Amino acid sequence: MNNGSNAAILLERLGRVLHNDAHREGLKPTQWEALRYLARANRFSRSPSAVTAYLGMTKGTVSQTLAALERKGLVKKVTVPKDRRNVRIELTRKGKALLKKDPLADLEAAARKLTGKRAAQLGEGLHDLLLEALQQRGGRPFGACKTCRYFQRDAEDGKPHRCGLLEEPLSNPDSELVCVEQEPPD
Amino acid sequence: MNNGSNAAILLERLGRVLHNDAHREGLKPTQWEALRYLARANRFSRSPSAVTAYLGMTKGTVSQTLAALERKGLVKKVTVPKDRRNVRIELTRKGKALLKKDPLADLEAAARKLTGKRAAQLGEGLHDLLLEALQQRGGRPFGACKTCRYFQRDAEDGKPHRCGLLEEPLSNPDSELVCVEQEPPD
DNA sequence: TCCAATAGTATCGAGTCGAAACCGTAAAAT
DNA sequence: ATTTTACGGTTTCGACTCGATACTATTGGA
Repeated sequence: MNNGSNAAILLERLGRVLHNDAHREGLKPTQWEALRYLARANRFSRSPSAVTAYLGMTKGTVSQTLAALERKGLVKKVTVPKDRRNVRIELTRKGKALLKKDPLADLEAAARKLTGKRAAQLGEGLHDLLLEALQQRGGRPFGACKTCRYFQRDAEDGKPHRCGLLEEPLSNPDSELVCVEQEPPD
Repeated sequence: MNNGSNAAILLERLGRVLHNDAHREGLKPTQWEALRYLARANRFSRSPSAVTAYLGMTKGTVSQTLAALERKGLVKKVTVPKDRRNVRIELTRKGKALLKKDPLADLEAAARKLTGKRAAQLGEGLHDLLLEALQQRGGRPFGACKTCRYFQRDAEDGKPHRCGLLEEPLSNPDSELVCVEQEPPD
């Protein structure tokens, strides 16, 4: 009965509900997704290419979406001096304020109505399924920085944490956020 | 930890995966959704307005999507003689054949990799969440005809089943399919 | 007969989306 | 020190999405 085709159809419909909800505040679904991601991403991950990897689209499309967000004043692009090919994207005050009206909150409310046990099981199931799906497609998990195999919690106190992959210091806030490069430990 | 905001983000990402997958065979995600629905809907439910209710979009948008499917030869529109305002949509041979390449099958495969227990729990959780979300938004469940409160299993043998709401006979296949009008029993 | 409701279509403008071409910038190969 | 090559982004194109709005048949009443 519950053979996967079931879950797939439910997922498709839930996805449609989400998509339909995401036409509020003058934004499109994709724009909400990008804005949300940007708010959750650490400083290595607020770039067009990271958004591209997260959303799994082509860089051309993402470029347009980010341009739309910038036109609306929700986001600002800054070229990184270190490598002038790189662009870092920062949310403006307006962008942060708008996230308070995120339509995804409606689904969160619905999820909170499930009993604690049901909700926990749903979360675990979704988590496993997403990892499986991402693996099939060669996608990255985008987990929290501090759960990464390259994360080095401050050895000497007073000093910030470090990213062993990028060889960069990590502020406390950054280590709480998600990262393109994140890889779970073995 | 699993407080709903968790599930919402996972759902959003899974929805994106689905969306990205659905660009195969020259179709767009919405076109796949409509085609899939039409293949699962009984004869009362293969109309533009039923698709509109299912997808939760405006009728104008659905009209265009169906026109696109017809242009591609996957679907055919027939005006119903009984009420000439109504249009019934039927899948062509080509449309049915194309469904064998449904990109949603990839996610089904991923779901099948979950352990039986996990999969069952996921299915139940998604089911509950969808019903909750639909209720919030005033959407219809689109359950199987034969599970409807108006479904009358054949009283006299030899005769077909009946729909108590539309006062119409129901073939066996139709009663297995989903219906716009379906309402669960009390 | 006139009128309202119903089912669907047409048109518009902003945006999505992949594909492909294109530009700087930086790193590697010669 | 040049030339490649690779990388990170943007631009353009064409088909399509999508809500909003206006519009067209058809039908079922007053």
